[in-house]
Amino acid sequence: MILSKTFGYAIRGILYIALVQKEERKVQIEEISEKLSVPRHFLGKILQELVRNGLLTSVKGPNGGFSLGENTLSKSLLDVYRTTDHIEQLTQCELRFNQCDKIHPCPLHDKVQQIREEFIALLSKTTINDLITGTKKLQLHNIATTGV
Amino acid sequence: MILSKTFGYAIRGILYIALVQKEERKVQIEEISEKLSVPRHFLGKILQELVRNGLLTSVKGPNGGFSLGENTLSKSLLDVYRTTDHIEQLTQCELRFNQCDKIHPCPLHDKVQQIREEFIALLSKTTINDLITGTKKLQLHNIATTGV
DNA sequence: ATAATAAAAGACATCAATGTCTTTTATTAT
DNA sequence: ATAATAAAAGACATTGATGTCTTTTATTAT
Repeated sequence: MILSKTFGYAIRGILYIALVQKEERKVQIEEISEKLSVPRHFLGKILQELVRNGLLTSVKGPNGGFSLGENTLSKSLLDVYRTTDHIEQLTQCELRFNQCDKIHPCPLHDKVQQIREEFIALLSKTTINDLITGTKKLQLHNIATTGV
Repeated sequence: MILSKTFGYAIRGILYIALVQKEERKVQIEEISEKLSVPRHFLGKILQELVRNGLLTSVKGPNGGFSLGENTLSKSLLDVYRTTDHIEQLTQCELRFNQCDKIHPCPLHDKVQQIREEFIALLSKTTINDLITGTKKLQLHNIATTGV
């Protein structure tokens, strides 16, 4: 797997909020973590980061919780990746050669680079909304955790 | 990065042995780890595993060390991957959805699957020898570690 | 103002990948 | 046979990702 567990939690958290947020209600971390079987406090920190990065909104206190707006739906998976992972990791030499770039490529560089660019392009052009309105309608039960 | 540090060490270890083994001499772990700046005992364990999996030969005692034959040169990167990593990880759902396969795909499944297959094909069809006899001649100094 | 509620924050725990150190085993040269 | 050498093996350490628990802060309803 290329993407971290943290990233997976972030995406599923966002999707959960988006899916249940038909009415303008806020969703609490307790509910999200239970429904998705994601560790509550760990998820809490991930959502905090998403709030800091403007992907979610949160309100403390009674009737508080997390919510998201239209702008979040148009964010890309790469935007999420930037808050959960280290973006440089997407572009480092797979063989970890000392020097590996276009001028001094490792023997795998060109081939890997092409695949890498496809993957980054996928993350970059796929939005949260794309995940929701994909070919098959996304259901709540689909976004439960796999435990891996 | 998709590939583990362990995998990178394994590849560079194999390449080092292949490159200096013009004459039939055996190469010692001490020399390999120093020249590649790879932790000695950690590399030792990795090479041990490669020996167990038939990718290298080792001899204990004076004048002992590691060596490899023609058969190793024709092994694929996927063969190396199998000794250093968990092969299932190459095919697990990137979003870690509960259920994600051809019948019940996560919203990213098809696109990811395609890229995944390209990557596995690359590992599968690239041999050790391909790395050595690539477009640019592989030099010893190229395979030092990057420290990442 | 006070109490209740929910996120934020911080300290600590666990686990897998990575790394180090010491002891054991096999081989070779004398 | 003995000593020297080098890999193998095993125990332990470190680190980053992941996970848990407790305390703090902000908000709301009363």
